[in-house]
Amino acid sequence: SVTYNTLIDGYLRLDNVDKALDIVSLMTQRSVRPDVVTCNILVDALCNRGLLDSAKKLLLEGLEEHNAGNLITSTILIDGCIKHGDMLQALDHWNGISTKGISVDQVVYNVLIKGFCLVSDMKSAHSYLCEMFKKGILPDIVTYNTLISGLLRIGNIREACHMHTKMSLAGLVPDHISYKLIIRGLCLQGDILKAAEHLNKMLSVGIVPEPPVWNLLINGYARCGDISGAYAVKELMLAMGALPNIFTYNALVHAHVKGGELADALLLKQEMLANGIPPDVVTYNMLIHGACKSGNSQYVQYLVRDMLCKGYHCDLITFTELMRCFTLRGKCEEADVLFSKMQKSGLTFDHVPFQLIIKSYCKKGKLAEAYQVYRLMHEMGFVGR
RNA sequence: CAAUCGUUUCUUGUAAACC
Repeated sequence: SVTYNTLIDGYLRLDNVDKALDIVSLMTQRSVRPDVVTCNILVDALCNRGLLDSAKKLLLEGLEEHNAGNLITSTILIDGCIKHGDMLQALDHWNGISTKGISVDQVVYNVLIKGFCLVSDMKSAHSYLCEMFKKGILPDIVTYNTLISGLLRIGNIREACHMHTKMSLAGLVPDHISYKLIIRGLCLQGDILKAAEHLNKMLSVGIVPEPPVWNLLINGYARCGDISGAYAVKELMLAMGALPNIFTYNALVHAHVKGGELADALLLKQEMLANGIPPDVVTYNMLIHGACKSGNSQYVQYLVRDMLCKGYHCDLITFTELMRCFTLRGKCEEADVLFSKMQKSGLTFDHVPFQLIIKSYCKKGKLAEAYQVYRLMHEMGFVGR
């Protein structure tokens, strides 16, 4: 049955459901009894496809055939509930296990802790961690990474860094995920110095960063307007054999737009074309931002035309940027025209355009118009103050 | 005796306001 299970799991991972089911029937034809593992594989596949109810049904049938589930079955179900956004039901299953006195492992705990993290209940997450220790179940890297991710999600970088060191103290070696999480948190926070420290630590223990990590760091420097810092990371990245992609280039463009000259950003645009990585909407949005910042509205127009020529479409941010160009120069009416255009375009909306228009009307003393937009914002379901 | 099943990464980028 091990062979059959391996095949079934393999096909399901490739999303080849028919083939997988073929193997199941082949199994029964040759009177090989599907076992718990078979059951787990199927239940997991159903949960991953959002078919929680079918999974439970399958389990009930399985139980009738004396296939009692094991801890892994329960873990899969609990995780399925969590993915479904139903933490209460997940806890129901968990209580079922605990009351039966089944011995548990760190993986179920990891799943539960993840569940609490996803609903930002870090207090419960932490008390489950304590419970692990009490039961003599040692947390592993996944436990710590889950907690770090949860803490970062609620913006608690301090505690996340704490966890990171705590993990080392517990004798666990932070892996590439631990580093990626912490570097991401620090970069988004604007603490590029600490992020760079972690990069060095990561390199010193021989972990090779994935391209996204390099790009995170370059963007970290870009946010601070530190162009040379950004380029230093890019050079290091190249030296370590990673190739720049569109994200890398955009991060560098970001750095120039934020802390340097538009001209340099435009040079980069040429370099992108030469290297076969054409600028995308995000690149154009940033360039538009730069042109607008330097007061070059002619060039803003040119960029928009250039972008449309290349077959790209304006997205929400393009429109917002263009509106911002108008409002910065006090042209409320033009901004408002663009605003209506945007509404007709069927793009998904955001609160930012409303804020721009309202602020711009207010500055001009046109309170009636501002109020009208404010009301519209409410009608469309954007809560404002 | 061993081998098959479960958990961590919004995988990386651009705009607003507050200040």
